[in-house]
Formats: sequence, C-alpha cells, structure tokens
Amino acid sequence: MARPKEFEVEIAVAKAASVFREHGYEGTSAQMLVDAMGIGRQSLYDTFGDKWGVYRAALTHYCHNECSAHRDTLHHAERAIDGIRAMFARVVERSSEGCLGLGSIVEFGCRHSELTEIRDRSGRFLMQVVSDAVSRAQAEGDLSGELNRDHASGFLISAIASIRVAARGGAPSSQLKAIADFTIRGLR
Amino acid sequence: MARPKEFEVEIAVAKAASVFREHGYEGTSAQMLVDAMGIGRQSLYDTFGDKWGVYRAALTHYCHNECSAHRDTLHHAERAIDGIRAMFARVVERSSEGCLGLGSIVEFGCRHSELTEIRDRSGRFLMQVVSDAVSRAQAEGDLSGELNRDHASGFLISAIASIRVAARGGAPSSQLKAIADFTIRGLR
DNA sequence: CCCATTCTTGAACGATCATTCAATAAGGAG
DNA sequence: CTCCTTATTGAATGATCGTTCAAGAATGGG
Repeated sequence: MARPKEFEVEIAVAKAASVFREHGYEGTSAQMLVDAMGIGRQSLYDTFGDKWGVYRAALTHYCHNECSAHRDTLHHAERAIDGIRAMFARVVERSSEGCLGLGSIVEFGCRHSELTEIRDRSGRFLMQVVSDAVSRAQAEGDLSGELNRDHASGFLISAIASIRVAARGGAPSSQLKAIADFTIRGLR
Repeated sequence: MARPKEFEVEIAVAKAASVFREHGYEGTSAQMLVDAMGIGRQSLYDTFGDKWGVYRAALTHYCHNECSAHRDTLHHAERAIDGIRAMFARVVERSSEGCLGLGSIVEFGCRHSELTEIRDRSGRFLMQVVSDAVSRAQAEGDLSGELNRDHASGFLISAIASIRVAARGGAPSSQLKAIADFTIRGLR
C-alpha cells in the first residue's frame, strides 16, 4: 500500500556497485552514491539504512551476478577444459573494471562477519561449479587425475584474483593471458 | 643545524606502513597515524607534508624491504627452484599481515602516477631477480626450458599476490601452500 | 653564551563526512 | 473522494576529516 518507489532498487544497487568497484568503501562518499544511483539522499537511507547497508547490498548483488556468469561460462562449453579457459578469457576481457569481491577482501579482510558471510556463500558456490568442471576435465583426460580437487579448484579461483590484481596494477593483457595459461598448465 | 628530531624517520615510516597495511589509505586517519607513529601531529606534517606524503613514504619503504627480502630468499638457496619455493614459503608464513603493494593496487589502480612509479620500480626489480632465478632453475633442469621467461616470472609474482589475497580472505594455510605448489607445477 | 633555526605541543581551523529533520507530494485502500 | 502510509525534496545536524596556527622548548653554530 501507499506510494511506490520511483526507482528500481536492483538498478540502484548495480549503480552503487560500480562506484564501490572503482573507489572502494572508504573512498566512496554518500554524495557520490546519491549522484551515481540517481536517487535522493533520504530515499537511499530509507531503503538501505546507511552507507554500510548499500555496500552490503552491492556486494551481494555483485557476487551473485559474478557467480552466475562463471557457472554459465563453465557450462556453455562441450569440453570442461574449454569452459575453464572461457572463464579465464572472460575474466581477462573484463579486467579493466575493478572486482568488488577482491576489493572487499583487500579493504576489510575478515574483520566484518557480514561481509565474510556474503563472500563465503559465493565462494562455496564457486568452489562447487569449478570443482565440478575440474572433475569433468579429469574424466575427459584434460587435467591430471591425481590432484586434490579442492585445492585445485581453490587454485583456479585464486588465479582469477591474481589476474584481476595484475590488471589493476597495469599489466598488459598478454601477461594476463599468460597467467591463465600457466595456471591451467599447473593442473595438467 | 638547530634542534634534531626526537624520533627516527624510518621507524616512524615503518609504523605508519603497518597501519596502512591493515586499514588502507582511506581507512586510516591522521589521528591513527599520530597514535601509531608515536609523534606529534605537527611533526608528522613538517616531515611528510601531508597524509599522502606519509603514504608514499610508507609504500616506498615497504616495497624496498619486500624486494630485498625476496632477493635474499632467492639467493640463499643452492638450487634456484629451492629459492623459489622458499620465497613462496615466506609469503605463506607472513600472509596474516596485509601487503601494502597489493593494497595500493586494489585501492587506487593506476590513478596516481606517484604510486605507480614506486610500484613499477619495485616491480622491475622483482622481475629481474625472479627472472634470474627462473633462468637458473631452467639451467638446472627444474623448470621447463621452453617458456617465455618474462611471462613466467610475471606469473610467479602474480601468484604471490594471489596467495596474499586468499590469506586475507580467510583461506587456510594448506590452501596457500597448494597455490604455491600448483604455481610451480605450471612452469615445469 | 647566545641567537637562529628547527622541533614539539596543544588548540583551532574550515571542509567534508555520514546521517537526519521537517515539510511536501503522491499513490493505494476503504 | 479521503485518509493513511510511504516517497521525495532540500536544508541542517553534529562528528570527524585533514590540515594549520601560535607559542614554547631545545639544540648546534658562531
């Protein structure tokens, strides 16, 4: 009942996320959020409570989207190893934009359980889909059959982070591709 | 001439660095620096100009120390591959403390040339010593002789970042060690 | 010993921060 | 249509931010 919002919350959250991706939490002011989200200040506080609430919503949104994208990319290839390659290729392609997961890890570590819960939930999901891809790639003879699957999957996921760090530090895409290639080599 | 400082600049810089390592630039206030460095506010501003000057000094100090440590670790082993392993082992051991290089990359990207210059100088130094170790390891038959040495060295360095990201995200040290092992496997 | 210079101390500065108040506008339920 | 609830608007809040001013303390050169 009563008056409905003039903006769509999910769109506003997506816009907030792109600000946080570029400037981090502390580097983003409430004014920057108001400008980027295109909503009034009071609407922001009514909807999200405070700046921290906006950040949590943005991180949740980002992690969910990113996980879905990884899962889809892994599934859209016939051979599992090609799905893994495609996942890295996508990471390289989009590496010019900051990663909110990486940003929140580096900025806050494990200090806030609210954040670690969001990240860990996505982390477990990602581990599952990657681990599944590793299994299939092993069965298809493209990866070694003797490796610890959890550690191998964690290694692949950590390589995603390393590509994004390298990109944000200014590395050329040839170097990013090399990281992906060497990473897969490590599991062969 | 005139009155000498009551504090040692390098020690103060080291203390500042440890604050920035934990909280980043924007997450660190001048008051936090004053408390941690154990000097007066005006002494801070007289010596470093502003908060940004403290950060530059801290990053420079940190990068220099880190580079030296990596070089020493790489040199102290008889076989080059053991030096590389020792380098990773050291990174794993110290992974509970944040990395200022990683922090500055993630927080600022390439926005400030003052920072990229500091990082790139250390990056080139690190590339040299790692590349040298790779060469020797190749000559000693412990790494493949057919890989692009620059890309391989960049891969090793990026793996250091990935270990630190994983650690800050809460990964157990068994996972960190696995990252190091798989990384070396990729170059074999 | 004394003066010029620099360091330290402690209070203060305006600016910006996140957040909220008060008032107006607008849609849905009855 | 009317009323209750909620959204929007715009100004204002106190707190904290980075930075500086003013005054006193201390040191080395002459």
